[in-house]
Amino acid sequence: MTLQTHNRPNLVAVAKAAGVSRSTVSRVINDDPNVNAATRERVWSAIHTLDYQPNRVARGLASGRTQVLGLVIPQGVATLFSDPYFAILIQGISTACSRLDYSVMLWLAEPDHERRTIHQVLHGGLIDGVIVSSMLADDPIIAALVERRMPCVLVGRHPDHPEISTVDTDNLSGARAAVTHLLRLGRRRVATITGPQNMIAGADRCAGYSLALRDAGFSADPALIVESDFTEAGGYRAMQQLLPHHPDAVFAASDLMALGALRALQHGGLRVPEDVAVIGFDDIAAAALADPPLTSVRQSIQQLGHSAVELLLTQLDGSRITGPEHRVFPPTLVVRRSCGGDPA
Amino acid sequence: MTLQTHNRPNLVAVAKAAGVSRSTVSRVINDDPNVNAATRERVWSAIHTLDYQPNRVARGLASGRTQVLGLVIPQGVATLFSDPYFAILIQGISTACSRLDYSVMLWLAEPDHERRTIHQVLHGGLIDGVIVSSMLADDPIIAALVERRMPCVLVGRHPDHPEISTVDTDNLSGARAAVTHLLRLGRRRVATITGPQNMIAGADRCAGYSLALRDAGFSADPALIVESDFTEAGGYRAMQQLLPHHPDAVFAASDLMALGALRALQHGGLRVPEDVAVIGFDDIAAAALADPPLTSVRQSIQQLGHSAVELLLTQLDGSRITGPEHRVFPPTLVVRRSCGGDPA
DNA sequence: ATCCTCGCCGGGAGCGCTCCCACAGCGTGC
DNA sequence: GCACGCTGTGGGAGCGCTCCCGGCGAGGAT
Repeated sequence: MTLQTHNRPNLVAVAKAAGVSRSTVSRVINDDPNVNAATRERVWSAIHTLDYQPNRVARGLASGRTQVLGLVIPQGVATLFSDPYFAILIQGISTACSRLDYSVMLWLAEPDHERRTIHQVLHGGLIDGVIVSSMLADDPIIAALVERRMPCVLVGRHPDHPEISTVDTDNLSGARAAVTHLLRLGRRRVATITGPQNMIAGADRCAGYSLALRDAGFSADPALIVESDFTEAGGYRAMQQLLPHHPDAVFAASDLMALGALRALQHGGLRVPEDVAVIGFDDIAAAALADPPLTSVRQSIQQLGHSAVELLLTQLDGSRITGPEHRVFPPTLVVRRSCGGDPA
Repeated sequence: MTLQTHNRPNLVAVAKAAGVSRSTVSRVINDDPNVNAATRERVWSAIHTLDYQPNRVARGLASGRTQVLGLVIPQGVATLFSDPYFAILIQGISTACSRLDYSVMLWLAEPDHERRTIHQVLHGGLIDGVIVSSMLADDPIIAALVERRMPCVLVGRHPDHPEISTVDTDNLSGARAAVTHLLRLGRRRVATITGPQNMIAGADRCAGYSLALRDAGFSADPALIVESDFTEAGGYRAMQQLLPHHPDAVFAASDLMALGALRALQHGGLRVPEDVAVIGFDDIAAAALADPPLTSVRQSIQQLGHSAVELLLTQLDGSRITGPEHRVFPPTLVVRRSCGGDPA
């Protein structure tokens, strides 16, 4: 029946060994102050000699919380898995969780399974809350979560749902700073390779590009804006599309796309940064290693993950009812050779 | 108390609605054949109108299995997260699980938390079994799992533990094929950049290199073997170390290292493949996009993940007691420009 | 008619905890 | 003296399921 447990000790066993009731053992485990110091000592030693480990499933059933968080990465986004973004995010969330004695359950929501998945996530009672890393503007999963009152936090802001807590990088400012930097260096035909415009981050970074141009008194040339898909191959294609319009600088909304653009420029016989300056976004490890090293807008994905966990847990705390919180982290421009100028 | 559930219906509610006992509802949910077709129908309709979803925690407590698998990626390896390997593995395992109605719980075992983590994994009762993606030869977690009789499957073979089921790529053959290919093309000073030799895969790929040389009647020159760490930067450094010894070919034990080697070669003013041929391992997406496109040994990481889940579930099945199984998948050499010759 | 089987169903017990209430014992204040 | 608190402890009830046992009626074998 029970598959793995070969008669693991339970609360009662510990209680018997320590000569107390199971309530007292439970109190000790849960750090209830109302336990005599000597008793507490006895219980702990019984716990250790028996190598007792509380059963988290039973605890979950009795208390209504499982100390497990869900991490949902919706379909479509999961296909972008070549992007280190998700790996780092998962890492950040996972380490934050284990530090706080929570576990993380992963759902890569597939197209066909998505509906069933949502149901399980919501009603299975397996998880206390959920972190959703969707950047799709119209993602149905978010509405479903709200409706079911499942505590959740979004990674990446979402304009339609101000009532949900979010953590996000200030994509707009980051993009704006990058483009402004290019303009200051004297570039006049600054192009951009955007992410999908149905992703919030994609749209925000594009908006930052436009704002920077407006700030400097330029108007955007539609021919210099190409939408792509956050992948290297997509960046390559987009750059090829841009070449006939002779940009002297390109801001790519992700490093992967910037690397693709570099490749296209090299194939086209153009020098970076002499002929075309390039700036990416994310500052992934590969950016510094590119040839030439890629200037990029750095965001701390780890920090995003940590914050998301933190926000979710305060929400679960329940002792204080807090409204939604929206944490926005400013990215920083990391200047390297690819944008020209003088990388002091 | 219960945080999220706003009076979700339970078994009893469904039973009442359908005019049967909770046992019957349970039987219906668990596809027990001993239920009258008409009754079954009534129960299902009650389930749907009430939007009932079985509580997986309660089910787990009562039945002793939670339908949750653990995925453990030990520390040290987690720092290699820039390698797409783990992202793809996670994806493969996750999709296989959700197809089979299992969930996956992620543990990135950190150094300091590792001991506690092991305990939780083993005794928490939260998971039915665990997939361990450790390639460290001396990983203590494996011994711990065996000792506790936790059902588990390793991704990557482990010489010391034949009693545990494993899935693995035939690293030795893959490496051997790559190096043999280089030798057939007339290269005579074939170097290798190995992975850490305390990782099984690293050692196996190195052994494959040596075997290929021996097959062809050459003896390995120690100066042409440099140990590295599976990263791009590591590959770069290793290649710089190799340059003074004038290799005319390099087999790198991972694509990331091969890309690093490419970069070092370019910086050193050497042409690929004219001066030095290069072959990598894994065939990650970036391999095909490299300049020149990288010949690589392709392994299907997705397939590894799927198989791991499959093996673990048959182990959990319990209806038939099966011995350990070791599935080895042959990799294939994907020939591109970086190794020279004629990529037909 | 009796026995046994078999499909179908209900209810008790229990999984291992948490939570609440009860209660003993002691001290404090009037 | 009694009322009241406060600390420390025990036990009942219950979380929402699964599993097992037992029972009921229908049908075939004897």
